Amino acid sequence: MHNYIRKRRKERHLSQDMLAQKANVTRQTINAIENAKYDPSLALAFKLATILETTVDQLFTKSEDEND
Amino acid sequence: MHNYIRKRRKERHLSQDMLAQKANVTRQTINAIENAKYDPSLALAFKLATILETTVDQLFTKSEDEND
DNA sequence: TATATATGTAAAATATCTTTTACATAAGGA
DNA sequence: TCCTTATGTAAAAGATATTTTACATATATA
Repeated sequence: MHNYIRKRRKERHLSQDMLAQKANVTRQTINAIENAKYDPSLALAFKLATILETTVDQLFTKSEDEND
Repeated sequence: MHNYIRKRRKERHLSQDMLAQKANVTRQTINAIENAKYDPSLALAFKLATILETTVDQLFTKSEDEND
């Protein structure tokens, strides 16, 4: 999965820490997701989409090398 | 999270097992998700949405008692 | 009755996500 | 220079998702 979290976060002038607080997770979690260390849980994906005023389908896309 | 997987699966006349095979997971995983034992991973949510010809945002909704 | 298909469930093992604590670097302003 | 803010990263522990194996029930049909 690829995501546009960093892009949308910056458009809203939020730091990773501010976004983390709004989403009720740690800054490390946001950092890991932005840097594609792992994907968020579905619940967190929805929470981030809400905070960033978009949809899960727009915020995430299957990346090129996704084997099905 | 609440989801419409069972509803959409039945509309397409798929058994839990058939859906599981298409999604490359076990039947127990589909069963557990339909019965709200746990949420799927984000990647699986996207896979299921694709198979069921819908979007993640339409297939899942935050349930009433979701505390934020 | 016997067989097949669909579904529910459970325990143990493994994989993945998230937190906590901690340290490091870069950039900006006082 | 010193302090603050933002970001990257890492290891260990805890929480959650998924698989594997197995058994149970219900329904339909030969």
